[in-house]
Amino acid sequence: MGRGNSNDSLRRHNLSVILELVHRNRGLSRSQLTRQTGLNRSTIAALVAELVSLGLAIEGEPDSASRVGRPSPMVRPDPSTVGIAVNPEIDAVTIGVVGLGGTVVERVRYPVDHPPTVGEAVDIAAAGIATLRADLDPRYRIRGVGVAVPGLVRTGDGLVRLAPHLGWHDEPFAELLAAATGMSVVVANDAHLGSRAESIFGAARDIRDLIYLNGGASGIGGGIVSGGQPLGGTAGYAGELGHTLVTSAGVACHCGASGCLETEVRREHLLALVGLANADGHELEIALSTSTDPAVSTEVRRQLDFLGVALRNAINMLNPRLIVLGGFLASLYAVDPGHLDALLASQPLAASRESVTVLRTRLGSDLLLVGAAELVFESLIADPASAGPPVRR
Amino acid sequence: MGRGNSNDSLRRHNLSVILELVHRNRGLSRSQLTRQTGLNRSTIAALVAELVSLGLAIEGEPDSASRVGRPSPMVRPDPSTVGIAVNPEIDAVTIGVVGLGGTVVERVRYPVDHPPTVGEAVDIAAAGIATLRADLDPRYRIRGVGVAVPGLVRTGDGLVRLAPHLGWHDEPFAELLAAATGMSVVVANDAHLGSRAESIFGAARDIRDLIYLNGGASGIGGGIVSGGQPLGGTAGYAGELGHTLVTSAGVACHCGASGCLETEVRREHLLALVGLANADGHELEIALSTSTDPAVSTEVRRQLDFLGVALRNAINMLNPRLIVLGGFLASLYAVDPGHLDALLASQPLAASRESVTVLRTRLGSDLLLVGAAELVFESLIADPASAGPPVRR
DNA sequence: ATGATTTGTTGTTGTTGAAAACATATCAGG
DNA sequence: CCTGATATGTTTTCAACAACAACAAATCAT
Repeated sequence: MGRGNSNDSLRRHNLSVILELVHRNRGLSRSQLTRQTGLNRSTIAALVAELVSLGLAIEGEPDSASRVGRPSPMVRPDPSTVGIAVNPEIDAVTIGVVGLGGTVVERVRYPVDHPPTVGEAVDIAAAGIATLRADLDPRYRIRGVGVAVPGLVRTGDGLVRLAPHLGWHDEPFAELLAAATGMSVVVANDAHLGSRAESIFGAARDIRDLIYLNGGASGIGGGIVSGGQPLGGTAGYAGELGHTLVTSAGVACHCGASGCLETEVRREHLLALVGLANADGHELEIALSTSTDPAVSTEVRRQLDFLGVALRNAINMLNPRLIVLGGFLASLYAVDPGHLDALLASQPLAASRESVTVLRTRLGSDLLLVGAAELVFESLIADPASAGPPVRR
Repeated sequence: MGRGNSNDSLRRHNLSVILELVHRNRGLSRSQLTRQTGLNRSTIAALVAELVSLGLAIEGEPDSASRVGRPSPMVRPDPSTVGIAVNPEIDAVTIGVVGLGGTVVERVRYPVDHPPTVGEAVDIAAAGIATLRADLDPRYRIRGVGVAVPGLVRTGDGLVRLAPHLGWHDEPFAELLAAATGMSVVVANDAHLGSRAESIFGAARDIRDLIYLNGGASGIGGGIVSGGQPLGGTAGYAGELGHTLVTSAGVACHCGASGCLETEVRREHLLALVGLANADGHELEIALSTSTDPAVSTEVRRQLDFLGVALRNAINMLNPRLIVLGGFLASLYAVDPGHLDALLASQPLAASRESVTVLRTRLGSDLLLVGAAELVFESLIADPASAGPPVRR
């Protein structure tokens, strides 16, 4: 907002607030809505009716928990309203159908034997979406496509500035996929979307200031939520904590600097030490925690030390309430939580560190699909009334 | 906001938007207000009339710049609406009277021969404020007191958690000064307020994402504005860029870590090299830029290198549009701008660095008073109608 | 069964900003 | 200096929205 408001946009704002509450809580009773919004019962009734007629909400049976007074019907996200989530990665393109409220309805993974080029990724995504639309119950209404890309994405137009591990440079992914599917496409950085998903549905629910840090096969990505708002920066590139200096005696990084968090804290090093060539996150974590090799624990602590430095900087800079760790960073932490806790209890400024908690992600493998779909729902929530007409099928 | 809105709070919001525009621009014509808010002419007329009756705005002669059509009267901040700004420092307590629109009306500096204790600072401030109120034209209406403290301040209650160079620990400054003056008192970190002042009236006007970094006699403080909003974090401690790791081979810092920006980039080192014991910022800058001693330029570059590392981290994390440097950091930059520019053109991620500009502060010695007064005006702007009754005298 | 309590429903009302019509003040051009 | 064009202030009217009040409905407690 920020600008002046006509009388009519007041209703749109109120509609938006209600839809957001319903979305984030996956359903609230009408009486809860009156309490949380401060709006009048009759107003809530009218607004909910409008959401229902827009196909965005449904009213159902009152909550079974019996309380005094007339039971209040539950208002839930309309399950037929869905977004399509796409996540191109090094080894596969994953496509999902996600309902309002963040429930993953469908999920298909298309493996590839080499990192896909942009053209290949768009083709796979477009074909996968076409298949999904053909197979999907026609009652589902698709409201758009959200894409999580492991790289820097310009917010305005969805241009992928750099996806180092896919080898993409300045690729207009949003434009290409929109042309191929005929649907509106929004693209963002994967870690950024991970942080949003965790902040809405995961470990960071109701937390307004958090730092999310994910360790993937190829590097470390981050996302920041500050004051309840995702922090994007001027162009949307914010959150790159992987390129924080953690040691002056570090390895050169592809970014041009050296001693970055990403060059020192690496999944590969851990895999090599426990003698696994190609393990998933769970296997790696088991191997790390059951290993008796002192070299393993030394390396774990070495990497945690560097992670601690990066987090120290970030905590001093952002004063978050919560740190959410994903991928192998969560495993690192799980193997020796005390080590990182001790670092964070001593290194950052005393005032800032006392309110910080560290958790691991809670959304598991749905994380990026939920986050990508959020891109679709975001515009829906911002203006429920005049969001473009739903695509049937 | 964030919650539902009654019909009446719509008007309050519109009032707030208009007052903020008038404040930030120090006056706009009514026709400009209609364009910038999108509100109807008749609505603007009514809202401006209400602001005038609240003593927050005045209507004056149309802008002399002659254009076709009926001239539109200028709406300016009511000069009689003022806030009191207080800034306790190591060597003085400064008190100012600042008008809406950020104009410094009065300014008194009370030097002290030792860093003041909290009690002393409160006493000096209260006495100074009493004197000001006695001498001030009774038409001025004081709307509250804002304080800029060189330390970590908890936003909720104005508790000064730590002001290392004043030697304060967990001091309830806001509470004490409120009791001593009978006025509402809001306290915040000085660099945080510097960033807000520069972002509203200074070098960063109309910039929505910026990092402000100030080098003072005692250390380095920072403030962040992201998405147009000041970034405070959970408790308000955000922005401490002075404790970013810039070298693994660094000196121990009072914060518990070592190799912090603040331990490596020091005003004292520069003063010692140019042979000045106690120089103000201007003298230091002259000395640095006229010195022919190679040791001076070596040290300048060494410090700029470290500053570059901290800014690299911050740019990767926050993707700002602008870096604003104040204090001796501005001097460092002015002496050898090319050195820092080159670092910032190579170290951060390519996408993030291409949109960054570096500037020095523009508000000079009024910076902190304007920023502190902003704390007072903030609540006034948030709800112009029901902001507490003005204190006369 | 009866009262207390909470909430949905319906019809009415006050407030708000928009819209339209008119008045006013400038500029441009002869 | 007069006239038309243009932009804006002013006034009146109007539609929309949320609040409110009164009533109905559905549960719990006793």
